[in-house]
Amino acid sequence: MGKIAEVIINSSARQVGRVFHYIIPDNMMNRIKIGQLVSVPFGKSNKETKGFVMGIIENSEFADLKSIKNILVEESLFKEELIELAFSMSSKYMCSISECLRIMLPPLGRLETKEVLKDLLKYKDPLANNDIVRTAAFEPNKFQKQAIEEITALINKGRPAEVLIHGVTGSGKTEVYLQLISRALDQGKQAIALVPEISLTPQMIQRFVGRFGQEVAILHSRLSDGERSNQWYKIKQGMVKVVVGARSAIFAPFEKLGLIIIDEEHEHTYKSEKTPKYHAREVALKRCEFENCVLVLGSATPSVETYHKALDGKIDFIELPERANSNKLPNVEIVDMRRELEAGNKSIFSRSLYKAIKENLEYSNQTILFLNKRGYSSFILCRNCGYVPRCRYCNISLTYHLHGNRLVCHYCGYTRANYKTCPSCSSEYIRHFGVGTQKLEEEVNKYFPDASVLRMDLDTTSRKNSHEQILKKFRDENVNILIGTQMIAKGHDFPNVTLVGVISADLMLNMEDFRSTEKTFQLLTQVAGRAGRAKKEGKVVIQTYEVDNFSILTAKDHDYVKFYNQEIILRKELNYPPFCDIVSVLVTGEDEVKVKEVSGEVESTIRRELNGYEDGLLILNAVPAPISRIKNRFRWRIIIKCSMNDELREKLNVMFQQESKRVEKWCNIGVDVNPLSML
DNA sequence: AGCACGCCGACT
DNA sequence: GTCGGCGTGCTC
Repeated sequence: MGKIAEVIINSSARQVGRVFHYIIPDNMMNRIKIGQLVSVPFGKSNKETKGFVMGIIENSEFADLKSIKNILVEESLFKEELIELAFSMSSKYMCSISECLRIMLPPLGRLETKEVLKDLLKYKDPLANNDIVRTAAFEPNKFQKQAIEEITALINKGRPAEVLIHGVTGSGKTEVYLQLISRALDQGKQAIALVPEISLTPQMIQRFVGRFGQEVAILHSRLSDGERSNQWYKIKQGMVKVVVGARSAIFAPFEKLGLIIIDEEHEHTYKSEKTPKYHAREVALKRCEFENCVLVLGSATPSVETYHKALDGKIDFIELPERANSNKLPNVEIVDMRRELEAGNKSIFSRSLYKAIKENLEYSNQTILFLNKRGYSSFILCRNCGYVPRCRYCNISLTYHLHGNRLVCHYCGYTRANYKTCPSCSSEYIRHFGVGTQKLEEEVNKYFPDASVLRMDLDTTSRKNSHEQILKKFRDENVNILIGTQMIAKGHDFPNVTLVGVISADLMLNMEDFRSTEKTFQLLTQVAGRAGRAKKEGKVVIQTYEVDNFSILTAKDHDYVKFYNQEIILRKELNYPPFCDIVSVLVTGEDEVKVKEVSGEVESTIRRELNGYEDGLLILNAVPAPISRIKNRFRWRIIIKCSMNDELREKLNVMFQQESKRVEKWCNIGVDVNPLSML
């Protein structure tokens, strides 16, 4: 009796997202390995299909088994811990196993054709033309030293562990990471460091490469497929020991992983927007469990969820309360914009900010102006009839862009010429309102005609490396003013910046999301951290209409703990995470009537299936999503608040599978477990 | 996702 | 009679 292989078919269809049994032919018996890519006959027509070998067993309860046709890649692509991780993700995020397996790999084609090996021999190394300057470790201060010793002890123990490092801006977290990685390498283990994509700057890369040289692989979103495959293979072969990368680097195929670091752990970029909608922090924790390694989370403004766990004693907690360079935190001033209007100041600069910029220009110090809104203005409005132009495919207002005098939808990219007269009432009094970065640039030029100005937002950074070029120019040429959206908020060190102006804190506060206060606090703290990084003292001016909001007040005092203590009360009262899990069920389709009808049916099914299930379960009515239409598809949503466990997860998985199948002709059902954005 | 099976309307 | 519409259900 020949042995039998458990195979996962390479298809995203939920229906086939389970193990299928195949006979291992005699001639393959001693070649078959767990984690291999094979081809198998599948379905009525025995179509040759790719599949992953997940296990090898003696017997099967199924009759009439078919045989494996071919081994496509001889080498195992997954070690067992990663297979285990894929299964757990598939269940947690309610998606197919093959989708979870595939995000762990570079494109399959290149692996099959062994392109990777050829590339390796050429050593197409993206770091090759960097002049590597090796740097030695710094002498840590007493807090850094304590953190390093404590966590090293955990690494040496070789048991799963999770640690939060809450370190104020400039407390030297990166140095702690670097020394911890060194310790892990000393133990013969490997390490993964995740950073938000936006912080994956040349400076950041230099620090890692400077310390670990050729032993580092860098994974970022701008790698080509070939480069990605190449890096993956180098990691797999043990040619590198450290990976620095964005979200998906969490799947780096190391043999003996000892340490995972997640810098800026509160960042929302760690949550994938695409299926599988995983959160790298949660996946990292699971991976640590399976591989007995240590997870280190670092942030100056930890997510409410993580800090709550730390206070509860569920994870280890280390504080770095001092700035490593002993610079003072900047002085923050809040300006009430209502008073400005009362005083007859209709410009977008408060008197205070204007004065501060003027002074900064006199002393040749640099200024950063932060505005979390790109484009020229927020929206267009007819003053005569109140008409607001909206996207014809998404139900959101169009944004005016100075370039080309066009209206642009920031969700789908739809663009059209600006209106000369109101399409509704033909009035000529159709004007733009609100301020975006483009308009801000214009105002800066008007009020400070002698200042040199740079703007950095999605519209000025679309070309490769434009990011770095703008920042380099700002630093090296001592440009007076940098205008930007949230992409300027983090990771950059500008010794000559002494003033940060937040043009409007209200934009962030008024998002339709229970996390908007948290996001506001984090962003304000981050931008404030850009002021006074070196010897010079910094100043921050925050303009707002909501001067009493606690996230603004606590950001002014750099007081995370005070912010947390107020926020956690609200979360508890309103039963939001970390006190519950949220499952967002999104029904989308082109036929509005059908979408509404189906979402009602799905809601009924959920209520019926979960009837009498547990206390604390709350199923909200199906309603149109805050953005009720995107790319011509209508969107309705059902929110389930619950306390997730294996039984409930299984029940929901089965239910969504059946419902998706039932309605697939008219609608798509998308599930997001613990979404970060409720739009 | 595919693909086959199967049960009703309009055609040489 | 039978060609082909797409609802339903299965894939080791």
